[in-house]
Amino acid sequence: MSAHEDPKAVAELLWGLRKPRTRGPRPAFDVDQVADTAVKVADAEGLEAISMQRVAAELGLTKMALYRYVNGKTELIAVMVEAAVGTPPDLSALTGWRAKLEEYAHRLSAAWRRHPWLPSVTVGDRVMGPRETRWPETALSALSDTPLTDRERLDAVMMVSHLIRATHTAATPGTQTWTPGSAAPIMRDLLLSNADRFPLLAGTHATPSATMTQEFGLQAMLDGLEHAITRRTRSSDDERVIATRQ
Amino acid sequence: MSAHEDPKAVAELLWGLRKPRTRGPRPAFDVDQVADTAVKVADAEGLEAISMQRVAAELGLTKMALYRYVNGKTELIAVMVEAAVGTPPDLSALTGWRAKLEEYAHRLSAAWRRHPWLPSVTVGDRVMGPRETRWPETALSALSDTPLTDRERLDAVMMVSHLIRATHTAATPGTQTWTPGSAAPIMRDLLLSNADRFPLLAGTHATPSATMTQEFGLQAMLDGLEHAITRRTRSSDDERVIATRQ
DNA sequence: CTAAACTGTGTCTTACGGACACTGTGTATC
DNA sequence: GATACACAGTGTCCGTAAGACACAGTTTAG
Repeated sequence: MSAHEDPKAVAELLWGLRKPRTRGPRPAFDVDQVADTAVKVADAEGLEAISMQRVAAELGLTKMALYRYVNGKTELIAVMVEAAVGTPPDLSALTGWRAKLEEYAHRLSAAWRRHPWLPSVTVGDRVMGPRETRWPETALSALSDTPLTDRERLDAVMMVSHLIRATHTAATPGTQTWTPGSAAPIMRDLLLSNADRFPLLAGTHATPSATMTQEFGLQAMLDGLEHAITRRTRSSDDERVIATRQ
Repeated sequence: MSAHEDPKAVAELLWGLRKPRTRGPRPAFDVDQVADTAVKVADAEGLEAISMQRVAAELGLTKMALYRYVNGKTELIAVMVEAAVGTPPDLSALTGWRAKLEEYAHRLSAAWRRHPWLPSVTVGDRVMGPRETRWPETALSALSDTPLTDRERLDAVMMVSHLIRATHTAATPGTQTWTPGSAAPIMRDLLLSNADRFPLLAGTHATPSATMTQEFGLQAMLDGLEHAITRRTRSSDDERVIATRQ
C-alpha cells in the first residue's frame, strides 16, 4: 500500500536499529507501550478489533499520532507479535532431544493459547524480531546432539511448530466473521444427514476442520523423528542405539 | 458484520439447498460462474485482489448485483473454495494405508499449489461444501483397515493436511503486503549479523519461517503413524505384523 | 393480462489505511 | 541565554472497502 510497507523498515524497528531521537518533544509513549496496548486489545477482542483508530484511541492518541511510532499496520502487527511471543523455555535441564522437543512444543502451545490471534499472524514471508527468533533457535538446540543434518533439524522444528499451530488455528477463524464455534454443529448436521455420501466422516461424529488432538499428533511426529534419528545413527556409525522411548 | 453472515446460509448455498427461483427475470449468471470467475481472479492476482467490486466488474455487473448471488464476501469465498478444491484422488488402486495416504498428501499438495490462496482460507471454524468434504472422507478411507480408533484416524488425517498446508503457507503471506520473498533475504542477513545470539539458526543459513521440505515432514509423519499402528496391532490381537515399510 | 417476484442499478453510510500540511514544543547549538 | 531546527501530536482530505436500501425494469404464474 504505502511506501513505508518495507521489510527493511520492519527489521530496523524490531531489532532496535532506529536512530534514537534527541531533539524535539518527548514522545508520550514508546513502541513497546504501543505494542503492549495493542496486544491487550487483540487478546480481549480478537485481531479484527485491531485498527489504527482503535489502538490510538486506547492510548489516548489520534490515529495519525500512532504513525509516529509505527509506519503502518504491518509494523504494528510486527511489534505486537514480538511483544506477545515471550521468551522460549530453558531446555538445558532436560535430557534427550525428545523430552526437550516435547517440552518446547508444550510451551509454544501455551504461548499461543495465551494469544489466540498469534498463529494467524506468524505465517508466511516476514521478518521476525529477536525475541521471536529465540524460539526456533531454542528448538534447534533440542536437536543439536542428533545425527540429523542442519536442514533436517530445521525441517523437524518447523514441522513441530506447524503442528502446534494447526491445533490452535481452529479457534481463530480466517475469513469467517461469525461467532466462533457456530459452524461446527451445522457441519456436523450436514455430515449426519449426508451419511450415505460421507460414511467415514459421519461415523466419527466430529467435524474435520475443528479441533485436533494435539498429543496424538505430537507423539506421532516425535515417533517419526525418532525413527529417522535411529536409522541415521545406525547407518552412520554402525552401532545400535538405545531408543529414548520404549 | 451483516445479518447475512450466518453459517446456516452458507451451508444452504454450498449444499444446494437454496430454493430454485421461478418467477422474475433470469439471472445473467449462476453461483458457479461467479465462483469460477472469482477463482480466476484470485489465482492470477492473489486473494487480496478479491473484492465485491472487482469480481462484479469481472462479470460485467455492479457491485450490488453480486449480492444477488452471494450474501456477502464470506459466502463468496466459501463458494470459491468449493469451486477450487476439485475432487480428491481415487485411492482404491493403491494397496496399504501408507501408499494411499502418501498419494493423498501429494494430490492435496498439488491442489493447493494450483490455488496458492486456498490454504489461507481453508482454516478455522467454517462450513465446508460437499466437494471439499470429499477430501477428508477420502483420507479417512486410506486408514480404514488400520486398527486406529475413529478419533485417531481423524487426527491423523488432520495432521497430514496441516503439514501439507504448512509447506504452502510460506508463499501466501498473512498480513504482510510487500512483494513475496523480499523478507527472507533480510531475515537471513539479520541472522548472520547476529550469529553470536543465534548460532544454530545462522548455521543453517536458511530462514526459519520460509520453506520447509515437504517430504521430510511427510515421511516422518508416516513413520510415526506406522509406529502407532504397529504398536496397536501388536497389542490388540497379540500378533506380530509385517510393517509395510522396511 | 395483471400482479407478484425477482434481477440489476444508483445512492448513501460507515469504517478503514494512509497522505499531508500545520501547530506547538523541547533540545542542541552558537 | 537566544534561536533555529527537529520532532510529537492534530485535523483534514482521499481512495477503497463492505454493506443497507430504495427503485426501475423484466419475466413468469395465475
